[in-house]
Amino acid sequence: MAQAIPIRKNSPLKASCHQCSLSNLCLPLAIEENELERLEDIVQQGRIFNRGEHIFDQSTPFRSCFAVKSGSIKTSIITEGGDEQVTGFFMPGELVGLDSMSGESYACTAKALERTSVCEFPIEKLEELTGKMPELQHHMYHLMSQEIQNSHQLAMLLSKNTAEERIAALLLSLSSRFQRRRLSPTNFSLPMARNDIANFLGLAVETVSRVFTRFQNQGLIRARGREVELLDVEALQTVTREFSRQGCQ
Amino acid sequence: MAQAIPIRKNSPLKASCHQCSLSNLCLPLAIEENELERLEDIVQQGRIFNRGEHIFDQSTPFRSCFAVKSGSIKTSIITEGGDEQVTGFFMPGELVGLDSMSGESYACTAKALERTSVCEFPIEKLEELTGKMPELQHHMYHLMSQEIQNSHQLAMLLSKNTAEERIAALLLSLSSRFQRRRLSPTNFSLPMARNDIANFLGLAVETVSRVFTRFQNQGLIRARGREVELLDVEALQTVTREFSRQGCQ
DNA sequence: CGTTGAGTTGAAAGAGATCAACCGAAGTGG
DNA sequence: CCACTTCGGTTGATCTCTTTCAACTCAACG
Repeated sequence: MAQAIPIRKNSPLKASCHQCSLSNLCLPLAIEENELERLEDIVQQGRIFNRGEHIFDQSTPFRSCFAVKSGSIKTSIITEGGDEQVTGFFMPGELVGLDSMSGESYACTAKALERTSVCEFPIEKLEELTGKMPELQHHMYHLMSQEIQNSHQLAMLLSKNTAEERIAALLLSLSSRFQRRRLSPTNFSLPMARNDIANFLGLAVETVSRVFTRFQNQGLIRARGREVELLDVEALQTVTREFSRQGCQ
Repeated sequence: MAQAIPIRKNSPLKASCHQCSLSNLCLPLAIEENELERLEDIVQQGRIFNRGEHIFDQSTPFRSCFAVKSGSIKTSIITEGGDEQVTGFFMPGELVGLDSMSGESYACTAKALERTSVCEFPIEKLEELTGKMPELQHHMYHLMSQEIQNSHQLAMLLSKNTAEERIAALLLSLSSRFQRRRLSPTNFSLPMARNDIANFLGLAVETVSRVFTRFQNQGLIRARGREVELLDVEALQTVTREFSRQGCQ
């Protein structure tokens, strides 16, 4: 695992949630301007991971949650059999590691899908802080609860929906998450490989590929490689009977 | 929704986590004997629901989490299309409603599968209390994190495993949860209908039925109706490649 | 005693997995 | 600089597990 960049107080590197463009999506969202410094005091900002590097590994000691600053992360569980199950994709402003707060070790592995920078929240300090700041505690409950809901939505998607519905749902989920960050909701680049999509959605890679081309032939999307353009969002919403990962914040 | 039984201080009905046989599974687990009273002060104990009654309903205002004292509960999401997705089964000692802490309304509906008694924890009071009691806060994080993990496990089960594996996994999960309560892990009565099992596991009822008889013919279980006896736990574990809902506490 | 609902069993149909081949881009190294 | 390899992605043909549709059993119950 990469080494943390040492942070000196008042250095240019000192954590600045104040100036972070994601402060309206991330933990700072929950707290007053004047209390922000207490959060800044515990966060280690600016750790960078290259594509493929692990932010943390399953079964290693659980120390911190991480907020994505830029780039993207995939989390996955590895079973004894060696099978991988992708449990989520995390974009800037989203918090990774909430599923690991029940034990002494990480419940999954987090891997950078591209060059990614994160803010690290050491768990003891975070717990201590949430104990003192009711709004922050409330926000943590909120985030964790949201994570449960997301996972339930995924379970529903996996158990009731066809391949087309699953993929449409994923595309729309990504779209809305790009939109939250004031990026184009119809024109973006998938951070993950077809393989990861397939694994996440419980499909074979071939099926994912087929559905992509089917959508393309129907004029719903245009895709070459990871570049995707949503041409008919309405139609995609129709394909997705009900699923919507309604904003992960 | 049923009405809460009014609680008077020092009445015989006053909440007594002290005497509750589930105190080693439930929230009291997290706190010292001498602090237990603070928890007892906020909990409303002894609400009873008959089979089929709703503990709470999706989209109604979120007020409380509930701990199961006796009986059992199923939670489910109803989609716009009217489809139901069972998201979980809850047994004595387990906490229901954690997925609703991210909004003002319940994210799912909780229904008693049999005559069920619950303890109610009003959310504002619970949050207030966890703010004062670090161990309790820690335990809440623990429980919510566990819930995320459970849901990930379910997602994995739904996306990678066959019907037989899913059902074996469910049987073993129930088994271990009975065992935690010092009940027989091999001889129990399913609280839920085949329909609920099928819905939960993303299968057709007929498939569930077929797998039950297949298991029976193979000598793995004996089942008549909801009465189940696990005859060969080892074999069931073999069937289940990896899944295990490793204790919901 | 007929009705109702849950559960079981059988036969046919379908969605997706699997197996296999192929393509193109990005290295790699002689 | 070009053959060679590798890897991610696409496409085709077959196969299989599960669903679906349908009929039937059984127990509870008014």
